[in-house]
Amino acid sequence: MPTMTAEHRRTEAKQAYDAFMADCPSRKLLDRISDKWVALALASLSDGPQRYSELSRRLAGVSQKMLTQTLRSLERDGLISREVTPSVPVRVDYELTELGSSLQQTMLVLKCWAEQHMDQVEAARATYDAAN
Amino acid sequence: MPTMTAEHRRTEAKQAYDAFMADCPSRKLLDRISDKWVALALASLSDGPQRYSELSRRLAGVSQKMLTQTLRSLERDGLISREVTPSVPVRVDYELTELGSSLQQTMLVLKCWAEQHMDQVEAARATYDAAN
DNA sequence: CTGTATCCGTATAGATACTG
DNA sequence: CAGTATCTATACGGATACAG
Repeated sequence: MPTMTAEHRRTEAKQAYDAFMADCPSRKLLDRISDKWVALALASLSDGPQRYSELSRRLAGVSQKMLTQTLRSLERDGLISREVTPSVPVRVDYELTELGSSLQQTMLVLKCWAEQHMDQVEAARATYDAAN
Repeated sequence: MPTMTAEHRRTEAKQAYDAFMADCPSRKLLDRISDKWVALALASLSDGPQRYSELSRRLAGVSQKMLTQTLRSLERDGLISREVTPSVPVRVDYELTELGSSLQQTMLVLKCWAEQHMDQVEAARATYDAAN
């Protein structure tokens, strides 16, 4: 006899977390991943493993502080892996984990949405600003 | 003869905007939509038109200021429409536009990702924190 | 090269009070 | 009901300097 019925499993899988709730952990997670630098870092890493300096170049305008902070956060959450090669000078490579890959796909869509709908948004803004 | 060749159209559609660039408008747009309250507001409105008070209840913990600010921003960007019914008391309904609908789908995936992978992320954090 | 540490101005978010 | 206005705290992000 199973320790958990099919109904139990369904219930757990269906509503274990709800980001609409203020104190649900997934609310904080949503806040974390809803981030410009997270979106761009994951988008960049979707092209394969990259070094710190490569990321720094591709994410134009990112400060060392924000890049490191973002990468640490992603590493801690298990979305990317960090591999240090103790050469001189040291070399560090970042790579998407399987978990990170699953998020990256959505984030890439988000980045592309912004790029593809920029015109429509700007038109909407012009209309709104003209009326108000 | 068309004023624009197929190749021209492809090129324009492909790289008119690039969020990796620091001063590209789409970078700012990405920053705007990468927001907890935007994700939750769009997710809520995916169930159909809703009043201000309904949104306020569903997005548990949101302050009046943040809710109004978020809704204004979404309205200005053409993602939602705002309809005022001048009754007493006044009634205001918000609804996704077609443009908003296209973004909502992605944002809903983001919210669901957070809810569905919370366990894996927490496990990763525990592992990371234990090692560091 | 890949960070860490610190300072500092600004933007942001929350709380509160008030209004049509 | 659906906001606006104001105040305040603090978190965020950028710049700079330094280190392994």
